[in-house]
Amino acid sequence: MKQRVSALLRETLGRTVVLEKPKDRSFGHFATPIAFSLAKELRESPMKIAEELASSFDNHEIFTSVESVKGYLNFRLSENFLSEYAAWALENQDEFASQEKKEKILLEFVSANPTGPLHIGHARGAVYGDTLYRLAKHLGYDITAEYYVNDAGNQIDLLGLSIQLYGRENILKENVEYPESYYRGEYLDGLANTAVEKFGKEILTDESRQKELALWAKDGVMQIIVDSLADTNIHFDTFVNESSLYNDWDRVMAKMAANDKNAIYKKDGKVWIASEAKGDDNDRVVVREDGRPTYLAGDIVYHNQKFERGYDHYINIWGADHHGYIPRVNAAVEYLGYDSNKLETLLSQMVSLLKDGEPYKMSKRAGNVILMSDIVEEIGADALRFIFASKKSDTALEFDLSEFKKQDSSNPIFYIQYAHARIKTIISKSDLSEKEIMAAKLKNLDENADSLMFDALLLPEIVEDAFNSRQVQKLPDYLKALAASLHKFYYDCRIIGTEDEAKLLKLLMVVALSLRTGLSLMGITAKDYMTKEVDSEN
RNA sequence: GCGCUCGUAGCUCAGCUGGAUAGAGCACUGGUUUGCGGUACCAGCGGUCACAUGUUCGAAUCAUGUCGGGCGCACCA
Repeated sequence: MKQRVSALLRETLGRTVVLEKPKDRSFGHFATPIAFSLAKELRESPMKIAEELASSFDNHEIFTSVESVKGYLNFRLSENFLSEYAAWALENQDEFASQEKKEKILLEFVSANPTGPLHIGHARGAVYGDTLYRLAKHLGYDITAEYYVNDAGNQIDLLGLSIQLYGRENILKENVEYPESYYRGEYLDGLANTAVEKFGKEILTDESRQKELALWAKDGVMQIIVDSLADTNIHFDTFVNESSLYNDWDRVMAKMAANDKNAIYKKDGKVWIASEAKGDDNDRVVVREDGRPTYLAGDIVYHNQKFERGYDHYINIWGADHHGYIPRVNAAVEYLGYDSNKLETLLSQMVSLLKDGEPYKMSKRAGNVILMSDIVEEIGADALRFIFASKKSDTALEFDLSEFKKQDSSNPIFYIQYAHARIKTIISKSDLSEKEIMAAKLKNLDENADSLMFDALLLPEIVEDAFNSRQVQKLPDYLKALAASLHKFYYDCRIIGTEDEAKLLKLLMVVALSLRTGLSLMGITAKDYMTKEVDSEN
């Protein structure tokens, strides 16, 4: 819709203009301040220019009026245009707001270490990534959701040690002295017990079998992670194991050296990458003195593999605490001979918690983490998804745990679901058949109805904008606003039993379509009726 | 110290490719249809958009600086 208008303006005015939505609908559907910027070039007053421009739109069918007000150019779309678009949307529900972009995108997100369950901080990146994924799919992109499994290195050894410690204390009832770093948490219980069943009790005490234990256990942990993601309606297409990459290391190193003989060098018995020359603060070690590769080495091989697989664009979603890591990986990508502009790294900021007004420190190793699965159990996946998707992902978010447990109207997801349910209910109450409703013409609508229809038809722009700007919160913001328009309309305007019943119901069907489509892009299923909330348990 | 990032209503957050009177939810106060789900609607209260300077016809938005918060500055992942 906006594209249509935008294209038309470009044609008529011979230049690209900024199109915006006026704050006040009485100004029209779209507006542009173009006359202000032209004023300087033409040495004319903005108002005069706007008036002249307005008159050049006299004969366009898609506008009923084009007016100049105080230098702004305000456009009002014709009822014909809007109603035809609405009718098309209802008949082609699956295509509504969708597009046919062909680009291939690789989206890597979550990628939490397989050493413990996902906590609330991971949930934010997970929701953000999955929402982007759904938006991209809907826009027609060929997008792959990938999880990078860090199943190598110290942390895996630590996992083995942690299970042994847990088992010795809780199964063998030994007194255990805990070292400084190890993992804790309920999930170890299941792992330790299963390990004993599978390998016998010796697995807990034999230090030489720590690694074996860990390599077995990480698959169990991954299963826990994948399950909790699935409970939140998040799915991955591919998983790549860090451990599978290292045998490719020599070839990748040679590849970098072939592109730039200074890329890789040896110093102090270690192997370095000359990342400083590509914008990093320092050069970085990639192979330690004892021959073990660093984490960066794994990421270099991984990114090489990504680029060799051949996508048009790569998106990584990382926790904000990794932001210093971006220049290194970009440097490596360039040494590998690829365009680092194709690699876009988005940061998902920290979630800081308050508990009863006091900061609540989570530490994976202290075992006092708030798990994603706990929150899903408390408030449901829909509410979790909505809350996280509603916040701009690149700003730190703070919330009180007790607030988070609330399950009332302060949670906007209920507000939107209720709007959808209201529409479904009223349609089922009506004596009119769906056929009769669909046959109605969306003509001669009053100001409120016209405005509601316009709002509902904005979804396509929102979807595209939310994805292109990577600002997924634009979608929930829009849905909240649309739900508010619906509730207001519902309150103001009687529908059943009026002579406009068919046409108004058809209008509501358009609104429901937008709500449903928008929610599904957030991984939430629209409800046809609301069950009464039972609040007594809190 | 250096880098990144944020600072908007009592609270949680939108708005930031510069444009019309700075928005929403929560909280608080008051009100609402013999009409379809009151899980709704309306009104009120509440702001020096951290501060300063600059660019501009126009700045919450851009630039520079100051102050304050978060994160990072590993041969850990």
